[in-house]
Amino acid sequence: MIDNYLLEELVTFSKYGTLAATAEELMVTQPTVTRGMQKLEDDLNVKIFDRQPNRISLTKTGILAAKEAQRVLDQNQNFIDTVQAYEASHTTIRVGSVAPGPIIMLHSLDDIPDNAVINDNLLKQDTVIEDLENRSFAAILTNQEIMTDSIESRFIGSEHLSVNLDKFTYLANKNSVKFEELKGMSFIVINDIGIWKQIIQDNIPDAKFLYQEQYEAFTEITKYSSFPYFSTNVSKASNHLPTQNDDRVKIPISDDASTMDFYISYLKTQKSQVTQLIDSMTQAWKQ
Amino acid sequence: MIDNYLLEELVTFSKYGTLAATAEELMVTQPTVTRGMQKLEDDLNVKIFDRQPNRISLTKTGILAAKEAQRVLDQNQNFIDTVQAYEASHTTIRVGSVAPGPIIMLHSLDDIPDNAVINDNLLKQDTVIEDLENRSFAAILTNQEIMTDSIESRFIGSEHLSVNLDKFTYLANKNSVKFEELKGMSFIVINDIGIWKQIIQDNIPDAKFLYQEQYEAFTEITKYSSFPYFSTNVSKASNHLPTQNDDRVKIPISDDASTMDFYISYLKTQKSQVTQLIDSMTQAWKQ
DNA sequence: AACAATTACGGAATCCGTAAAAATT
DNA sequence: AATTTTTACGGATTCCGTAATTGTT
Repeated sequence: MIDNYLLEELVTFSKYGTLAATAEELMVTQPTVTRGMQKLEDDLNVKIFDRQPNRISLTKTGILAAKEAQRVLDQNQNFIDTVQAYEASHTTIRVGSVAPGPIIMLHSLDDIPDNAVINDNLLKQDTVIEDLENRSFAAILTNQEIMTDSIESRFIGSEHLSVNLDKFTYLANKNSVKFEELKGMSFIVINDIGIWKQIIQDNIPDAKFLYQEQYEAFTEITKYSSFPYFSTNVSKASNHLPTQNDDRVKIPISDDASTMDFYISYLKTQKSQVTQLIDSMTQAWKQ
Repeated sequence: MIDNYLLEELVTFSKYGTLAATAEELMVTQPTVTRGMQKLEDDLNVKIFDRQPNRISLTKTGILAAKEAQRVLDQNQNFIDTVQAYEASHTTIRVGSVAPGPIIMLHSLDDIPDNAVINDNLLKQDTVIEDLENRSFAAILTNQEIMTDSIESRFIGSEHLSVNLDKFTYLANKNSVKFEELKGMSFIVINDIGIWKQIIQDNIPDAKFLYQEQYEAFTEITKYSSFPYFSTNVSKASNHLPTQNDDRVKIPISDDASTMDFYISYLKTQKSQVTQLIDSMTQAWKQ
């Protein structure tokens, strides 16, 4: 058996032509590569290099060897990929979120990895790290990057908050509004909106929020009243919100606080189990 | 990249079922295999074993991994074989001999490796080791095994000496003769018969040997005289000896000295270059 | 009690980097 | 002078074996 690091040096050499360039590419020193190629020849017991004092090149056999070495490395990499992919598709992973947006997005995906189990109850922000480390969840959708020794995050997409106003109110003609302009109004709000709850309460002065536990109550009231309600670019995809017979106009809110970036956070050691999920979500969010 | 020794341990484990048996098969200790499989899981970042205090077994993913690991090892071995075979078939190897028999045998082969160059001038016995070590010859056919640090030998076959006697002499009716019985006779002998020259001179008392430099002279004289001459099971295959119009009878010589074992000797480091030649010769000598 | 797996620890082998040398362009 | 390869030496990492531990059959 020939060690992989020797094959890697050979393949790299065949691409770059000198031991010096090979060493630089592999981020080792020249003597390391010199010794490696000497050892490779010794292990194979075949002369694969023509050597001159300051020039070295592959023999015909060496060229063949480099080509074959690439196949061995490919096979090894394929081994890793195959085993990890098999494991990933046969391990159910629990996915949680601190906000409803990403959850709605998840449910709307056509290609959710079939091993993903989505938890619809929103998680509290301050237990995220704990939930990941004790493996309660394999991945959690968060509104902050988490970068610790064991956890990392990847950006998924942004959610933008809008307010849906009766089309006869004066604000309904604007291209965007500020939280400040909504001062003192009363809003119909779905109770379980996670992170957003705090944001609207903190940013709209003197407002009243008529929280509804049930979606049905929410839709009924919006339909037969003119209370404004909130939606986002993501929630719009949901069928929970009224779309027909709605006399309201959707106006984006322009404050910074109305835009929220979402990340998927997971244990570094579990990365291979969640890559498929990451890919699906980043892809879907773009649309 | 996953190190090959880990893959080898995995494949062996999947065959033998316990770490203990795996360790024994691979001629290492149990802790080595334990650590190896821990490292493999760690490198792959996939759980491939179910562990109990006293028992360990492969998960479904582990079974797949073992199967795939075998392919990686096969590919690696194939790499070695391919490179060595290519080198062997593109490197001319010089083949020498200390006796004519094996040379005649070599020339009669239909499938001499086409990279073999046969030297028809016989070599002296006492320079064989030197000739191999300074690479003057890649392989030499010898009548003795050579086993040094750098050289090894493989048995090829035996050559048996016979004497061809005029059918009217009284010895011609025997099934075999001894050297002693040939005492005082005169023989026609090809001059360049290597090792055999010494043997007939040493073993036949008071004999006269009429050495002939040229094959033509030898065949002419045998044809038009009744001098006995020597042949062997190997030389018979040669067209240098008369076969038609020969009034002589071939009688085997029964002394031990009339049987000579031949070996092919080569540098251990060159083994892969001469294996094809070895196979061809041992195969051919059987017939 | 016997067996299988694991952990702890010390030694051995391997691999790597720094420094220096040799030879070419 | 600058570049490339190679050798020599010392240090660091990795890998292994012995001995001891844990837990099961």
